[in-house]
Amino acid sequence: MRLSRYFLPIAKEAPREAEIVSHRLMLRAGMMRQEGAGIYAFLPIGLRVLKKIEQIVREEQNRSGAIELLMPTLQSADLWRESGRYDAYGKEMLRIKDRHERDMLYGPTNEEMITEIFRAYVRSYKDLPLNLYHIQWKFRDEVRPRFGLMRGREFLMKDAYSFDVDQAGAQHSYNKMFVAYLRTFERLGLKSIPMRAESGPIGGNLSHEFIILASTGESQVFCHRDYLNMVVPPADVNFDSRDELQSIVDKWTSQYAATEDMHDAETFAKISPDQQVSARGIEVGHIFYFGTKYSLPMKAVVATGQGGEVPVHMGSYGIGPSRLVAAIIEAFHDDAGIIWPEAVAPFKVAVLNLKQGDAATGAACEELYRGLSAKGIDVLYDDTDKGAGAKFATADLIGVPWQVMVGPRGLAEGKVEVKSRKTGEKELMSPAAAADLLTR
RNA sequence: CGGGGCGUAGCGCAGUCUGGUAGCGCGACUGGUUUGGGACCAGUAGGUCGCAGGUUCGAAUCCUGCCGCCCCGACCA
Repeated sequence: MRLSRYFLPIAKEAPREAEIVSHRLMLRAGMMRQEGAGIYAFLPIGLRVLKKIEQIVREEQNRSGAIELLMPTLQSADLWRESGRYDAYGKEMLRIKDRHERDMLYGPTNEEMITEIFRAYVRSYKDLPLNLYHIQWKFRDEVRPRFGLMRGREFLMKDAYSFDVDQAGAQHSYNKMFVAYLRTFERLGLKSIPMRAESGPIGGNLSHEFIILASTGESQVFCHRDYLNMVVPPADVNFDSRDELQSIVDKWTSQYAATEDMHDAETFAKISPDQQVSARGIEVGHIFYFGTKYSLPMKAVVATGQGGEVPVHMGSYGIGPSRLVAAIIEAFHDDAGIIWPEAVAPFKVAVLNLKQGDAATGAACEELYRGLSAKGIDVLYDDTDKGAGAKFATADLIGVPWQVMVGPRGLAEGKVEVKSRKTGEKELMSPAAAADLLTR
């Protein structure tokens, strides 16, 4: 992408209303724009990051055996009356009437609808286990939206729903998501820690929150230091093996880990002090097993094979990709701006033309830009007529992992300078070597 | 919903107390000089001062009502 022809409205100063660092940086880097309290438009580079996160989430869901579909944002109130949640959900649910005065709502979650879809087609235990998910916008009319994307009212959520014939099966489904989540956050460059959680209004009795540590996190968390060094399951983990998954989950739940809501100071105190971690954390995922809470009232039943039918055991599993955009920034930034993990960076490489208008410099930039682009690398070519300093500042602000600085001074010796945003290290090398390095 | 704060140019702010021609910086635009860490000079454009009503010869400024946004708390991916 040529910056001169792109849409990247960066700013030196952030709007006053933005206080936390991710919110400020997202606004300054031209990733998004506020359109109302807790409601944001994604601008081009914000959307790029969101899509990359979404894709990693999708790949790991698929790997675990979950199947993607897409449900609508608008739902009928009748479904929610069946489960009893239409009245129970309260003011957080945005209620709408259509032109025929029918009660509708903008979905805050999709247990009812997925259960309705499930029961319409699935009749037999032979079709289980089944895990269906979608990645769709949700609306929760929070009393107090805040912190930009961290707690918006409209947000993107990956929500998966598992269906099993019995509790043992449901536990396995739960474990699949548990492992998929560990892998997902790892791929996003984050170290996540599963913590026992209350199951809240969704209901149920087995639940974990996945927390990442960040000094600006919303809640206080406590855990054993071991979690910082645990190795995440590899891509070839056998999701069909109950024993294998159970042992992974057992390992990841063996040590103390709790958010302040569930914190037990006495138990925590028994951990040797040098192994105690007390930090701030951000919730980036939440998984629940809730049994027959919805299948019972909504009559989602399957034949057992022994001549009867039973309500299915369900679980639901959420990740907020839009929140993750902010959470990743909270975890990775410095005074100059964002430091994206490569997996989610809007561009992998920025080519900076340090002397716009100089024929040789321009030609060298063009060659690099075209060469890298042809190899499928996301390149942002800063061909604007701003000064070199402004180009550095822009590249740093938007957090591109690699900056290639091309100017007459280096070219005189046949070299360009490659800088890592993460380490700040710079290295002089030939354009060909740079292209090589960045294509790896 | 309780408590606090803020709405003046795209962004950051001053001006409001004490009513009298709406300003500054950044950004944008034009021309020129520049170009290795947010360049310089000269010039230009850009405003229903959140909205409505009131007081007044005169309101960004005083009064009343409303709207929007942010922060702290209870709730949450």
